Amino acid sequence: MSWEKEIRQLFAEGHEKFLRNISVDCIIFGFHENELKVLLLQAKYAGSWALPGGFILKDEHMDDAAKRILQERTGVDDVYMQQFYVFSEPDRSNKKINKLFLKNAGIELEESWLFERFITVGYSALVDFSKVLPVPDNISSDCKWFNIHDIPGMILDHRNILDKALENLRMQLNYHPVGYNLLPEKFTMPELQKLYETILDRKLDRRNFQRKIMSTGILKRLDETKKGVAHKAPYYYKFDLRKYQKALKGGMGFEL
Amino acid sequence: MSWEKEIRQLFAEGHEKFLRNISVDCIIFGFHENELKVLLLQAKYAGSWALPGGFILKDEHMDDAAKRILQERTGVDDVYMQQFYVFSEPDRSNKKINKLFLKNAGIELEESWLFERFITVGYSALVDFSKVLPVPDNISSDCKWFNIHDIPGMILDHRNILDKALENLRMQLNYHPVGYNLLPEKFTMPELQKLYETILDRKLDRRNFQRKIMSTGILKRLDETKKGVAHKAPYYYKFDLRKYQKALKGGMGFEL
DNA sequence: CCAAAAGTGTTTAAAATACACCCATGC
DNA sequence: GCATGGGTGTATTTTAAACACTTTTGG
Repeated sequence: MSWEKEIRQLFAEGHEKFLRNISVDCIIFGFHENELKVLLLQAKYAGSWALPGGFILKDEHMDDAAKRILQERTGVDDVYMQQFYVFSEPDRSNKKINKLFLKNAGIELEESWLFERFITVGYSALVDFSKVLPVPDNISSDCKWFNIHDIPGMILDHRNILDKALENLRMQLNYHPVGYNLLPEKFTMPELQKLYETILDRKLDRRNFQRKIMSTGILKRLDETKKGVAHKAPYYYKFDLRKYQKALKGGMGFEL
Repeated sequence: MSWEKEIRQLFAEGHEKFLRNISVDCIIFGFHENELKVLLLQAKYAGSWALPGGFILKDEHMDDAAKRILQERTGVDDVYMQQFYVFSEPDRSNKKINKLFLKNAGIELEESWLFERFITVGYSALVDFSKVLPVPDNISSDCKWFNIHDIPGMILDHRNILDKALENLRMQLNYHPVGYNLLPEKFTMPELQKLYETILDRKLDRRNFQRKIMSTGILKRLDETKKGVAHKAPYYYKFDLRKYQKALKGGMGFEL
């Protein structure tokens, strides 16, 4: 199907396929070169950026919708993802942006379910940066990572949603283990610490960090050390997946 | 307007007034005679019980919808209320219940937006039991308090929603002060402790509790003591509203 | 004056924090 | 061999938990 036809169908008949007035937006966090990143889409014609989002199929669990969106934008599957807040300002509507979009796309439509107000549920995900191949959706011209400290202008309240996701991530850090989806399979303790420091945006004590993390039991140290590195070679670690999953559910209650 | 006419209008034309596919359910907690209570509605004709819920006006913030519902069911205004989770099972639909309801009400309708699937946002509220006058809505036959340990059969996934609200309340207890909306203006320390014990469902040490609470600074002790009581008379306390509000926002991070 | 509940304080254990020392490696 | 980053251990402080004693009041 041609792009124009797809878009026309989405705008004209999407409400037969999706739930109305409700959407899902994903904050996809990644970690690369010691920096926390977020995956954003550039709205076609408009130029400003947006969170990867989408709609819920009439017979689909909202969690599955979020996972589907993540999968479509990144190719990544089966990661830790959770809703963190619902955004419901009465003026949350893409009417203007979508009308401009249709005009530029050469599509004429007077009415569309997409001109209505939407309530959106924010989902946050942590993904392995190296496994992601960013793919724009069909209303976007680009899809790429942004450093968390260098976020471009965003549509609607998306900046607000992003900030809330980050705040939530920092809170969660005390109760849930983090890293399994953000780091490669093998990693060193300094790398894990950098991740925590990046998310929390402050320095942590190297020795206390190691003790705290190891006391949770979610890590296993390998006999292998990192090669070809200046100074003393750090050990590699990997997550003990059983205990990691257990800690994800039950919480592990530690503070940093 | 007659009841039948109101109902017919809600079912036939409600979608012009409210957002579709999305609803709000309120878990209204109260505290009375040392027991934690929840306010429930009895679905007309069906007999089983339901959380007070409703829909979001097309131009209304979701938080305001929740407050409006609370106000309508209890007469209570201006209390602490917050969303805690979104429930989105694909089979969340009142189709059967609503069809039966219409049939019993003697109203004929083949189609209605209320037969569709709904995603619902759970809101929890803490209210002053003594100020509440429970009022059923127009699809319910009764509205009353239930002890948290004695919950009747509930429709759909409402029991699940209630459980999640309770879990959430217990979690929040460590970060947010509780009691301002649940207790009368003046109260004694043992009363406040009972409230905490009831919510957490376990005993707390009297002395450590007092120290911990007082260290947060959200309470002010009055010179007055409780009169006409056997044994030593306890002091009255009241909340320092400024510090209470501050702690509500900033969190106060204490464990019990 | 005694039982029962409330106020205040101390003692002990655990946990968070700060800090010191040694080890390995590339330059 | 020395600067740098990494591994391991210990002292200190802070906080939580357990426990004891005194005070007040009604019967």
